[in-house]
Formats: sequence, structure tokens, C-alpha cells
Amino acid sequence: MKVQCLKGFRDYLPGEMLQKERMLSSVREVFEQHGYPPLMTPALEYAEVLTGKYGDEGEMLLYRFRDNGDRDVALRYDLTVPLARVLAEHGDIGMPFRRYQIAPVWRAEKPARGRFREFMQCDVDLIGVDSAAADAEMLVIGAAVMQRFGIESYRLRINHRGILTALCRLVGLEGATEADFLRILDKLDKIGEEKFRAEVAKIPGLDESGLDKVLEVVLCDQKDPAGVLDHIRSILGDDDLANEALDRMHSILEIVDAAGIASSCQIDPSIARGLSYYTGLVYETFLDELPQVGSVMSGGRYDDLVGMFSGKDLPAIGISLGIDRLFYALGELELLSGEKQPAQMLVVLFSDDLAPASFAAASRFRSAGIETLVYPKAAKVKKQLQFAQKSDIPYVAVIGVEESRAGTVQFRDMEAGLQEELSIEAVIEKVLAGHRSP
RNA sequence: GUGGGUGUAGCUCAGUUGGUUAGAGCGCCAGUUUGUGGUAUUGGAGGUCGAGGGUUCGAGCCCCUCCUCCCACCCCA
Repeated sequence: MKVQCLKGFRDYLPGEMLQKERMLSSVREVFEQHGYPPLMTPALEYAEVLTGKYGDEGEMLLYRFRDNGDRDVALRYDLTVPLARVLAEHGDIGMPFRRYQIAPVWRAEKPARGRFREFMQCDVDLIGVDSAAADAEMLVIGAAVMQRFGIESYRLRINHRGILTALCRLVGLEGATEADFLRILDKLDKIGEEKFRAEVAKIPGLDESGLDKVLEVVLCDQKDPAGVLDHIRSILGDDDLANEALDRMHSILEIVDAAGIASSCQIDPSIARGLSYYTGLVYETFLDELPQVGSVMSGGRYDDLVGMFSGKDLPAIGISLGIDRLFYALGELELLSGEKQPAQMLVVLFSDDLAPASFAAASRFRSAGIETLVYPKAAKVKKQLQFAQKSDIPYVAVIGVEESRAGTVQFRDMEAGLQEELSIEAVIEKVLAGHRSP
């Protein structure tokens, strides 16, 4: 037997997982602050629920098999299609519907750096409303997450599908080839103008005479968002779709400005997003200090997707956090807690006879809100202190024969190297006063 | 999916044109006379050298196949 984790899958060891869970708790808090409750759905869906939703390529990447009852099933590929299923299956769900979901999804892709076959997705969506307020709310939530993490310099780059479609019309493209053009456009700042022109020229039916105008829109170096909108309107003003998009973005800008996050937002007509199902606003988030990490938070409006099972018209907008990228970035920026383990206090187990005394003390520490570990067997005090030191446990309580008799503990502050004999109440008071506020 | 690399102890790596029982540092465990951590010191455990096959008197080293991980492209989260 080969003892090995499956290719493309991985274990998250406790040291890493503790910090990741801390991060996710912050995310959940922000979502709930904005009034979004969690949703949980099964890992497995009937295969027919998922097939045909992700294009030919997505089809190949589904983990699909027969279950023990010979049902044709598949592991979920994302969280959006299951959401659509939930909305269709539970007819009494009121609109607007909001939820967040943080859960693993599975794709049978070839693994690469930072890319696994099982990975976490973290989505917030607002269903049933098509308004500038709903659009802006997603940006507000995204900004709140960044703020909660302590990330100050980032760019929320926003665009609108209507502008992209208008750009495609400028070069005579419509329909299928639109996606090819936009994919190359999305890479513009990576590949440069020259390569962009070369790549784009390969698309059949491209009208190159419109390219200059496209680049004029996309390479706008205006800083002020309103200025960018005016600039775009001066070029695309004849296109109804573009005008509609510009009006919507104008309204959104007013709201994000009032919400105090306008300085992090930036209109960027080159943001295209990979997936084709977006119908309105789209956005991606980049960290100024770590541009190589790529987009850490992205999403957009997708009005035609969620209603597919119910046949109802269900406009939707969402934002998705790149949990793994964010986790990496927070590590690089030294914004993670850095804890190796959760205990604040180690109670030494002096001897088997004194185990009850140690457990009694530990219970009292825990009731007071101090995360407490009892050493699991009688061992030399030296060894137990070594353990505390290695594990980064800041406080140690020793209860020996004399302390047990007197109802006290030897309280040791590992970092300061100081020790004193105190009552349990006094220890609790000291620890609570001394360490991190929640 | 395509191309290129890689694989020796838990980790980072040595290992001489193929030649006896495969090494180091760090880490781990246990001591240094029994109620107190980081330093020091002594000792110890731990490797069918990624797996399988081949060449050879002899393979960690050469050849083949597979697997793993890494890098680029593709695609994306």
C-alpha cells in the first residue's frame, strides 16, 4: 500500500489550519455584519444538475461516478450552480435572497502551484435584485473584508460587461469570437500593447480599424473614476449598451463614495473576467504590495445563471474571495495571527496523585475564558516547561504538593521568565489583563 | 493536456570514473543524581537511497517504465 495523499489534494496540518480558521472567522464575521447568513449544500449533486453548466472543458473536469444506489452523481464544481438548485428546489425562499458559503469544491484539473483538485471557495451573493445599490453593496463587503484583514493598499478594479460588449462592437466582433477578444484584452497589462495587437489580429472577422479606439478606452490614464467614465463616454457614447453601463457605474460610484471606499475603487475597462456568464458589473481586486499574487477577490453580476433551474428571472450579483491566495498574501504581509496552537496556559501535571487538582484548576481557567491545556501525563517539570516553550504557550501553572495543600499555583510567565505563587483568581485576573483583547 | 526539470533520515542537503555495514547539520527521544524552559554536554532512535524492472562479479550512482513534486505554456480560483 502506498501511504500517500491523493494527487492534487492536500492535508492542512494544525499549525496552518489554526491560522486559516482564524482568517475565515474574520470573513464570516464581516459577511454576517452585512446581514448575510451562511448556506450549506451537499458535496454531491445529481450529475445532471451540474452537467452542461460549465462548457465542454468544465464537463471533463467534473468528478463523476455511480453511487452505491447506481445514481449518476458528481462532486460540486463550484458553489453557484448548487445555489441555483437550492433556489429552484425551495419554492418558498423569499427574494431578495442573500447567503454566503465557504466550502470545498472539486475539479479534476491538472494540479499546479497554488492550484488543487480540492479547494475552498468563499462566495457571497445577493439574488433577486438588479440595482446600483446591490452592485455597490458587493464592493462595500469586499472593502470591509480587506479592512478587517488590515490590508490598506489595494485596488478594486471595476468594469461593466456593457462596456466590453461595446468595445467588441468597435472591432466588429459579436458572439463567439467576443470571448476570444476579451480574454486577450484581459491580459493586456501583462503582455503589452504590441503583443496584444498581434494576438488579436488572429481572430477571424476582426476589424482592425477599431483597435485604436479600443486602446484609447482601455489605456485611459485618468485617475479620477468620474473622469474615466467621461472619457469612455466620449468614445463609446453612440452605443446604447455602453451608455446604460456608464449610467449604472456612475450611480455605483456615488454610493461607494458615500460608503468611504471610493479611494480603493478604480474604473478599469480592461477587466474582463474569464467566465462568460457575467452580464453587468465585474470586478477584481489586486494588492498593491503583492501584484504577482493576482486577483484575490472578484465577481460580478450574472443575471441569467441562477434562474436556470426555476425558469424565473433571478438577477444576481456576487463576490468570491480567493481564500488560498489571500491566506498566502496575509502571510507575506505578516497580517496573520502567527499562533502555532490555541492554548494560552499550560497546567503542569505534577504527579498522578495531583492530576485531579490540575484538572480542577484547568476547568476554572477555561471557565474564565483562558484556553488551557493540561499536560497529559506525569513528567518532570523541566520537560513540561520545555513543551510549553516549544509550543509557544505563554503561561504555565504548576500545582505541586504544597500548592495543592495551600490552594494556590506557581504561575509562570514564560516570556518574562518570572514566577510567583498566586491564588487561581489572581492568576485569572493577571492573564486576562495581560493578553490580547479579543 | 504539452514541454523541461526533480526525487538520499521528519527538514535542508553531502555521497569521489559504479566497489565493503549510506553520512552531516537541524529536528526528535533520553540522560547530565530526581520541583522549573531557551544555552551547554553525552548518548540514542530514525533511510529496502520515490516504485518496479534491466545491465554488471557488484548499482544511491548507468539504462527503461511508472509515480511524485517543481518550473513554463494552456486554463483558471
